[in-house]
Order: sequence, then C-alpha cells, then structure tokens
Amino acid sequence: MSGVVNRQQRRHEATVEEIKSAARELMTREGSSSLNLRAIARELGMAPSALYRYFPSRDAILTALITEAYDAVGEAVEAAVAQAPPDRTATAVLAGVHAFRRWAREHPHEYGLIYGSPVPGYEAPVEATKPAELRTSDALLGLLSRCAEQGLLTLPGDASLPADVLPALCWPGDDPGRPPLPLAMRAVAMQFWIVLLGAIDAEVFRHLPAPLLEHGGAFFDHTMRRALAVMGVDQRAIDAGVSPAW
Amino acid sequence: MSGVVNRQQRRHEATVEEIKSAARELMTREGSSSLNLRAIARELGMAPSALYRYFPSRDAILTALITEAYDAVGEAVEAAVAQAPPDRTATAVLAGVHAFRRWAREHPHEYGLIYGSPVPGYEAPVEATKPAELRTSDALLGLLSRCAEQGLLTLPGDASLPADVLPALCWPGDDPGRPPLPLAMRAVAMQFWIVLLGAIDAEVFRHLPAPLLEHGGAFFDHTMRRALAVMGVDQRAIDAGVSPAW
DNA sequence: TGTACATCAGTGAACGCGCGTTCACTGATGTAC
DNA sequence: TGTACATCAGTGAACGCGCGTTCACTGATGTAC
Repeated sequence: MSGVVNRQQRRHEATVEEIKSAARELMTREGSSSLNLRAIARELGMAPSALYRYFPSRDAILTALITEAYDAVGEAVEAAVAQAPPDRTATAVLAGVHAFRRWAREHPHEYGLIYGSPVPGYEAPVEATKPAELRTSDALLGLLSRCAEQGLLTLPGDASLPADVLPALCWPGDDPGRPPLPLAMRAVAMQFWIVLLGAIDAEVFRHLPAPLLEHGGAFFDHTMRRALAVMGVDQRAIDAGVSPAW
Repeated sequence: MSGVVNRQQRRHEATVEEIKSAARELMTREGSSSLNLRAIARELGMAPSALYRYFPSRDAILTALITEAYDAVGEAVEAAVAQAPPDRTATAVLAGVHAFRRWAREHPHEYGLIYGSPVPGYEAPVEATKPAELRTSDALLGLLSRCAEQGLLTLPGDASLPADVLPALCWPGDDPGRPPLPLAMRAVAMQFWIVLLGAIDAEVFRHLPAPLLEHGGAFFDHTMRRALAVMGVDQRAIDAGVSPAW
C-alpha cells in the first residue's frame, strides 16, 4: 500500500528537517558558518555516520542550509509585501525591506552565509540555490515596476544614462534594441538593491559607528525612504508607508 | 653596538613580513579566509613551530592580516584622493571610491576578511584593528565635509531629518545640543558610505545580475555619481571628476 | 684577536584533538504470499 | 493470520588526515672581556 510507503517517506523527511534545524540552531549558537557534521550528529544524539542516510556529504547539508536561508528571507519578504493593500505599492516596498532587515538581524549567521563572504572550500551549486536566491530580489524589484505602472514612479529618460552603462543593463533574454522595460528602470532598481544590501550588510557586520547601530531601525527606515524618493517615487506614497514598529 | 642589534631586529621584522605575505598569498590562492598556520610554514619551507618565534599564535597572524588589509585599502584610497587637485574635492571623492573598488576586486579574499562575514571562532581585538579600519572611511567622509566647506554641497536643513533618527546621529564625543557639524551632513555621509559598501559588496560577492558584474566599472561609476548628486553635491563638480580608466 | 658565553632562529618529533567518511553490523519496520 | 524476506535506520569502531601547539634540541649569530 502506498500509504505505508508515504509514512516511511514522511518519517524520512521529518528526520531531514530535524537535521537541518539542528544545523541551523548550531550555526546560530556556535556562530560557525563552516558547519560541522559531527556536531550536528551530537546535537541529535546520533552517530555521525547516521547522517549519511539523509545527506550524501557535508557539502550537501551546507547547500540545503543555503537554499533554506534564501527561502526564509524570500518568504519573510513576500509575506510582508503581501500584507500591504495592492494599491499601496510604496508601502509594500517599505514593508518588504523592513522584513528583510528584520530577518537579517534575527539570523545574522544565516545572513552571513548567503550574503557575506563565501564559505572557504565550498562552491554552492548554482542550479540548486539560484531560484531561492531570486525570490527576495524579484519580490522587491517587481514592486518597483508596479510603482511605475501605477504612476507612482517618474523615471528619468533612458537618455540620461551614460552610454557606457547601457551594456550593463542589457540582459541575455532581452530582444536587442527593444528592451522589455526602460533601462532607467533597471538602473534605478539595481541601485535600490545596492542601497538595501549595503544598509543591511553595514548593520549586520557592524561597519557603522556605534550610535547608528544602536538606532539602526530608524536610520534604516530613513535611508530606504530617501532611496525611494531619489529614485523618483512619489513622496506622498512614501510618506504613507509603514509606521508599524520595525 | 646598537647597530648590530638593529640588524638583528631588521632580520626579524623581515621574516615577519615574509610570513604575512606568504599568508596573504595563500589566502588569495587557496581562497581560504580561515588561514592555516601549517600551510604558511610549508609555503616558507619552515617547520610549523618556527612561526612561534614571530607570532604567539595563529590568531595573532589573523589579526595582523586584518590590520594590514585595512591599512592597504586605506592607503590606496588616501593615495588616490591625494592625487586630485585640492580644489577639486568631488573629483577626489570619485578617485577615492574607485581606488576602494579596485582594491576590493584585486583582493577579494582580503576584502571578504574585513568587510564580509566575520571569521568563525575569531574575534578581532578592536584596539588593534580599529585605527586601520577608520582610515578609509575617514579619508572619504572627510572629503564630504570639505565639499560642504567649499560650497560644493548644499545640505538640507537638519529639520528635514525625522525626529527618530536624531539619536542615531549624535556621537559620544559630541557636545550635546551643539554638534560639531550639521546632523544632515552625517546622515548624508553615512548613506554615501552605505551605498559604497553596498556597491562593492554586491559586486565582489556577486549578488548582481551577470551583465552588471561584467560591466561593473561603468555601473559603479554611475552609481557613485548619482549618490553624490542626490546628496546635494554640485553637478558640475561631479561631472568634472575622474575620467581615467577605472 | 681570540675565546667563553648568551641569545636567537629554526628543527623535528610528538601531543591531543576533531574532522569527514567507510564499513560491516544489528534491529526494527514494512512487504508479499 | 502467519511466516520468510527485503528494506531502511541507526550503531560503533576504525580509517587517514591535518590542524595548532609544546618541547627539548642544534647551530648560527652576536656580545663581553
């Protein structure tokens, strides 16, 4: 009976989850981003060799952890974005970036694992992690396009871009000469992404003066609103966004 | 004779330098940010134990490497900045940020060591690394103040800052109520710093779409000029800056 | 100028440790007739 | 319903490895008289 097979499979998957969560917990507790198979086994009260029933190698666990971390941020951001009313796109963006920041602060080691320096001696298999990685940026940058559609975003013309940045903004899938969306939109979206990563990196890795780190929430909020404003997002739409506690 | 003592000391210091540069080379070659004492010894053709004549422990070598890396970026930025004519401050800033980026791209592992996620199980002694760390930000952010003095930078009033970010911008040494420079200046400088770190992080750690990574120089230049412009730096001063190849 | 002595550089063996992985195994769980 | 068999979960010992660090040592370099 396949119901029984499923019970077996469910048990197996439950243990896989246990292993991953032990690894995650160990990473936040010990702070080691180079994760330790024997320590995971110890945590679970198993023999180290038992883990090989569930993962073919240590690196496979790392890959799973990385994918999970990307998924976790992605999910947090998507959820925050979804809570904003559909006509309040600027609010949604602000909710999304705050969700990103909150997740990063609550999971600094997982954040470091995916957005910090790469783990030595390990190269993530791109096909496994890329889709999860893109969730966050897709969610946030997609909203910027929606801002433009809703007339909340007044872009400069593509002509305002220096000639030498154009190749940086033409993507493989693009119909050459007839890009799917204004290049200025992409430029602005990428710069928004840079500010966002920069603000979170600087805070999580503590590359800012102490008072700024202590009042990080307010300054982050201010920085992201400024970023939206200089992109050309309607100021009233920005002012309407997210008062809830960050 | 103390001349002889000096010769001894010089030999000693020369070996210290050899060790550090072997460690540095090993880091860039093997890519391991968790550096390996035995590998360094191998590289130098010495017994591992010999290194203890020069450093008390592995961590001490790491600390030296971190300090050196900060000093290296700091020096590169300072040198670039110094080459610009004193009345062309915006040019100097642009030269400085390009020097920063160039160094980061040429030394990605050293960059990761100081600006990426912290090395697991190691906490840098702040008093040793902090002065070196501040060289870069001091050099660049100091220039922004000079921009203001030279009338190249029109700041918004402090009143434009949301009330809740003010505590983030008041620093320990400040005379309360009578800050040494406009808080708006600090806000703007910190945001510039965030954009700079974000742009370099995103490029070095590859959190941008491929075309942007391939044409990173042009886009970085554009991003930093935009950042200066939205800060209120005079557009003509920006346009005058740095054409030399990045 | 020569000799006795102290200091330093570097060796080589050894320490204990923890790691990732393998292997042959034992029980328990589920399957087929 | 009972029994023979296959599959899976997990054990425990062992593998080879490389790590950081210690220790007693040997030569070479410099010092003092």
